[in-house]
Amino acid sequence: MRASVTTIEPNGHFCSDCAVRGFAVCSSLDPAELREFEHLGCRVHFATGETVFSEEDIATSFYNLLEGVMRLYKLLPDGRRQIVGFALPGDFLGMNISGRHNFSADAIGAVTVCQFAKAPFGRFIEDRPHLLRRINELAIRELSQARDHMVLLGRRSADEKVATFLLGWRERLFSLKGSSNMVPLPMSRQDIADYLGLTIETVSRTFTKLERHGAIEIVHGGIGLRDRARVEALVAA
Amino acid sequence: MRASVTTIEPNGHFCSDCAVRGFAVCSSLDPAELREFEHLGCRVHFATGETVFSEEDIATSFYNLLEGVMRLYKLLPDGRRQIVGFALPGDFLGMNISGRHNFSADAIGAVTVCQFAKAPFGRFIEDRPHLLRRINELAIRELSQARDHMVLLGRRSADEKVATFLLGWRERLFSLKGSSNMVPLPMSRQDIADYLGLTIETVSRTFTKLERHGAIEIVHGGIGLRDRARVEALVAA
DNA sequence: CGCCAAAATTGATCTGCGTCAATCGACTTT
DNA sequence: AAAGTCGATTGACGCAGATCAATTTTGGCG
Repeated sequence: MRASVTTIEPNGHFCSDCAVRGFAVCSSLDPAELREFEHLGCRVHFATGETVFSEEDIATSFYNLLEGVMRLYKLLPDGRRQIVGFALPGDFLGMNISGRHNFSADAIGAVTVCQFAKAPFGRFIEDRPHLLRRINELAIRELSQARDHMVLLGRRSADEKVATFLLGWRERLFSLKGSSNMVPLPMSRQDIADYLGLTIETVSRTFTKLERHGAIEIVHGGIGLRDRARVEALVAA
Repeated sequence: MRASVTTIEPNGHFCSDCAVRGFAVCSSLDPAELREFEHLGCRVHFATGETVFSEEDIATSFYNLLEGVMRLYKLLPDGRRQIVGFALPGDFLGMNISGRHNFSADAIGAVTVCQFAKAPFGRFIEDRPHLLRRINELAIRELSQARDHMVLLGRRSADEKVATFLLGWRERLFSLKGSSNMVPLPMSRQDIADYLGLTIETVSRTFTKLERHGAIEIVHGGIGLRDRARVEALVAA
């Protein structure tokens, strides 16, 4: 195992050359504001599998994901898990109204976040409505995604779920790394199952089936799209 | 059939004695603002089953539900329907980022909304960050509910779904009309099924089963809770 | 390289819920 | 009150996906 545990970088970074500068919350800030903003956040690293925050924890911070992928999930008392989303660089986490997080967040692979203490961040927003508007925009976009996912969970078959997930994930990665027929899947089969409301066995079998039909190719760490039309047909259905 | 179709009231109402004044978006406005706000909205009535707006429609208005219940839903191309929520008085509808609604909304029973044209409403918000903050708060609350619902759809059994729905719906009505062991269900069994990701038959059978076990009593237009502990046990499970 | 643990795949079987179909009951209309 | 309509309930049966149980593959490490 790598020796790395959660580490907090001793400062010394600049928002202006941040990788997510263009599309994260902070995209709404002008250069002057950015310089002030810089002092509010602090880069924190998390190793594979570490939990960034847990459901029901008092929410003391907001997080701007800079690098890596996170799984966002809720647990039922008996251990059943529903993954409510995967976070990618640029995603903003920690909004809530109850003062507590309403889901947990783990690192899938190594992760870097820009962490903001709640109070100073709140004060910074106070007189910057454009930042608030940006946050609102992100919340509304997430809400729309959440509703799409409800349709998937409630009304789609296993085949459709897996196909929809593959193309949706590809689409999200597209805006970050550009398009490709290779869809990297950093999360485990169990994660995919818990995202789609299926079991790990069904996910595995569905991938195998799609591969047998020539629609995809299962490669290490991801999926190759061989016949996108066929996968898209499942999504449209 | 009642002769009523969509009717637009010829003005003449006051925000100050609006039924949802205390808890809707407008709760963040002071009396002076309210008087200005009054001119932006316009009461519109919808009869049972009428569609207030449709998914993919250009969103030209926001809506503040004043009276009645609405179903909010998405359709798959082949007609499968997922109800993503029910709206009650005080709920604010129409937020979006794409410029289009991302779900459809029908009246369940007679409905009155306070309708705001997008542009003037947007201008009104512009220099009133507290209103924006209120809208953000509502969006975040909805997001949290959406995530809870994902858990239900993806990971719960039919019994748990129905029990969770009953108590959740009761809880929502509680803040409007106070608590009672009678839970009115203005929506059809089909609506409930489409909300829970089940079929109408399974919903019906589950109600019957709960009634046989003495947990509930099926009455016309609703459900009576006879053994709440038993229903709560299903939710906790 | 070989050993071990964890993840993924595959197979066999089971079951919860869907599907199909009939009946019932509550309203509306005449 | 009879007839027709629509929603809800009930029953019989089937199947998609869960469960249980082995393997197989992969990755880390001495």
